[in-house]
Amino acid sequence: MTAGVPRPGTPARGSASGRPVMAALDLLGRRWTMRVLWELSHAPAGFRELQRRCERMSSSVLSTRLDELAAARLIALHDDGYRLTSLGRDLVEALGPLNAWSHRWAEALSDTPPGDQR
Amino acid sequence: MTAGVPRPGTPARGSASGRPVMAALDLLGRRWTMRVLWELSHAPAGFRELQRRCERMSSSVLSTRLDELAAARLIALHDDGYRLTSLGRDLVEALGPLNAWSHRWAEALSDTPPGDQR
DNA sequence: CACTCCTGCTTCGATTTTCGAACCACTATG
DNA sequence: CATAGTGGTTCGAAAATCGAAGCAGGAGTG
Repeated sequence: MTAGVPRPGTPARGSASGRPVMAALDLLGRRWTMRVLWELSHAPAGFRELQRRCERMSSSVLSTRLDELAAARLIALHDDGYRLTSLGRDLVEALGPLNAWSHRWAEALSDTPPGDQR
Repeated sequence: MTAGVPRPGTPARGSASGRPVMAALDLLGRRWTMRVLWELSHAPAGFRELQRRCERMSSSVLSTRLDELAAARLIALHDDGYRLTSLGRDLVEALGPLNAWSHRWAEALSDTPPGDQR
């Protein structure tokens, strides 16, 4: 069932427009997708190693995600395992500020404990 | 059911580490989450309007997502509807490069039809 | 007053996605 | 031969999502 891999120009889940950013949000909004990209950005990895790095995520979902990411041309399987393509590296780079943000977020939430509001 | 809202320091789905970026990937990796942030970044919106903007996404999930995003301090309900907090605006800004990337992605995929590689 | 229309949700059964242990096929090493 | 590693697939169970319907409240109209 290789149906419904998001691609720009293809209507995304929840967006009939086919706008590229909607396809991207659809693809990235699936469980484990960003995590897999994140892990591969640190080092290429084979199937089993990737699974171990992602706290032993379900192999069936990993298989599905790898198929989707490969279909989206973000990763490719080489001799030494899965690698980000140049398009994939580009995406991870675009996602880079997210890491910095997450630390600001952590700080903001710890400064003001869960309860009141700005 | 206020269980399992991702927060930095709290073990995320698929990451016991509690590292901020993992909590962020968990939160953002839930269906519709990024889309809701995306829509609210354009203009504040009430519940029903938000639902309409997101191709009539399921109201139950919208309700859940709004709770999660509010718990994460990324949005807050005002008189004129839901609004991004400063933390939320910061996140959307960090996600900004994603939009530019998605267009490069779209171009790359249309240049080279699904089949071969780099 | 009643009636209509909007709002922000909640409820709940149906559908889809994810989970995870088991399993298959293959290669290598002892 | 056994044992261990690889890249996966299979399939029943659990969890997440869907979506139509409903509820409560507020505003406007006649």
